[in-house]
Amino acid sequence: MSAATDWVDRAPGLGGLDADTRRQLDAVRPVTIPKGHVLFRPGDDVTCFGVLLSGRVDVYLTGATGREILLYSIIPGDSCVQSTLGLLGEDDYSAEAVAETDVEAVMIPKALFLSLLGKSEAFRTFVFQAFAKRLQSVMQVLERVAFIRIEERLAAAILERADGDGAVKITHQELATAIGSVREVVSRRLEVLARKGLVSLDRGTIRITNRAGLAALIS
Amino acid sequence: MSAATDWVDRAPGLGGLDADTRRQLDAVRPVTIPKGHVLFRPGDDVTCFGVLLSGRVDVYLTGATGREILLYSIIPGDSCVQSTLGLLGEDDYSAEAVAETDVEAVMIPKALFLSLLGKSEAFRTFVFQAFAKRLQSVMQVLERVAFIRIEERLAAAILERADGDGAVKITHQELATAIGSVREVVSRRLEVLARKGLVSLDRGTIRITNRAGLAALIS
DNA sequence: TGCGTTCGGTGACCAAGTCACCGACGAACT
DNA sequence: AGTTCGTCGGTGACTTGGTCACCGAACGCA
Repeated sequence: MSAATDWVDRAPGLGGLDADTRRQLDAVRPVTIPKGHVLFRPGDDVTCFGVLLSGRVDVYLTGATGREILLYSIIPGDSCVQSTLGLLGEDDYSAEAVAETDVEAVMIPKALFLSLLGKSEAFRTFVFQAFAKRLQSVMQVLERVAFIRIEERLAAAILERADGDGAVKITHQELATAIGSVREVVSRRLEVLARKGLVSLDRGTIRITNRAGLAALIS
Repeated sequence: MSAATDWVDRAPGLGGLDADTRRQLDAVRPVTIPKGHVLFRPGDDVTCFGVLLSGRVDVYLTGATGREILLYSIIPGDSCVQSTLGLLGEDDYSAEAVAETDVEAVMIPKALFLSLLGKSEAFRTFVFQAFAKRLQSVMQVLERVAFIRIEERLAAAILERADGDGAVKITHQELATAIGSVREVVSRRLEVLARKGLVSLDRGTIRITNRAGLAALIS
C-alpha cells in the first residue's frame, strides 16, 4: 500500500468507504490530463465514471450561436456527473468539459461503478450527493441568468474570484461566460464599476478598489 | 392482491422490480392531493420520496421579483427528484411544486427508500434515471432561456401544447412562465404571430391556423 | 344586473445582446 | 529593433426583451 495507491484518501467525500470497496477503487490507477484537454463534448459516449483528484475542470453549455455559459466547475473530490447521466440515463447531453489546469482523475469503469453502487452505501451516498450538488448548481445558474441583473452577477463573480489582494486575473470574455453574458456587456459594465471607483482595470486583470462597495451591489 | 394495491403496475419505469421490493412498495398506500395544492416550497424539509401515479405537478423556480419560470412538469411515473435532493444531499432547494390537477401519488418514507436503494438494482435504476431526466431538463430550460429567441420558444411551446384541433387553452401569463418570459412580451409576440396568420387569439385560448408556418420558426 | 376579478392591450422606458469594426498590447520571429 | 500576428478590450448603432404603469374588455357570480 504505497502512498500512490491511496488516492481514495485524497478524494473528499469518499471517507466512509468500507475496506473492500476501498481496495477495489484504489486498484484503479489515476490518470493525468493536460490543461486545455476537452474531456467530453456533446454526443460523446460515456464509459467511465470520473472522479477528480486535483486541478479544475469547467463544464460549459454551448448555444447555437457559439455563445457559452459556465455550468459548473469540477474541483477535487467532485465526480463527473455528466458521465453518470450517460451511464444510467440514455440521452446525451449538450455540455462540454474542458480541463482548465492539468488534472489528475480516476476513471472508474462502468462495470465497477455499477457493482459498487449496489454494494456500498457510502459509495451510493457519494454519487447521489454529487448528483444533488450538480442539479442544485445548474438550478442556481438558471436562477441567476433568468432573474438577476448583470451588474449584480458581475460583482458577485469578481468578489468570488478575487485573491487576497483583491486582484482577479481574468479576461472580460471569461467573466462574461461565467455569468452568462457577452464580452461587450461585461466591458461596459466594468467601465461603469471603474468610474464608480469600485475596481480598476488592466489588460487581463481586475483589481478591487472598494470591496464593500462591490458587495453592496449584491442582493 | 386487489387492483388497488397494485399501484406499482401503474408507475411506468418500475416494471422490472423483483417480487420482494414490489411487495414492500405496494404496501405503501397512494394518497390523493387536490388541484392547486402546493406540494413543497423553498426551504421545506423532505421526509419522503414521492412517485406520481396520475395527474400533473408543475415545478417552478421563483425569482426575487416574483417572476416564475417552469422548471419541469412531473407526470405519472416520474418521481419527485427534488425530494431526492433533500433525502441525500443537504441544501434545500428554491423550487416550488404545485398540483396542476388532482393528483395521486405514493410517498415512500425515507427509511424504506434508502433500504430499497441498497437492495434493488431496478429501483436504483429508476431513481437514477429520474435524476438524470431532471438534470437534463433543467439544462434544457437553461439552454433555451440563455440562447433561444422568444419567438422560437413561443412557437415551440404552442405546438407542444396543442390538442388535435390545434387549440391551446392557456393564458398569456402561463405561456410566459413556461418559456421564461413575461406576459407583456408574450402578448406582443402572439399578436405578431396572429398578424402573420399563424395563430388566432381569443381570451384564454390560442388556435393554430398554420402549423407548418409555426414549426418553421423553430431552430 | 351589477360587481369584482382575471385577462389582455399599450406606450414609454430601460437593460441586455448583436453586429461590425478598430486600436492597443504583447509574444515571437527574424 | 522592427515586423507581424493574435489576443484583448473599446465603441457606436441597432434590435430584442423586460419593466412599469395603466386601462378596458370579458367572465364568473351573487
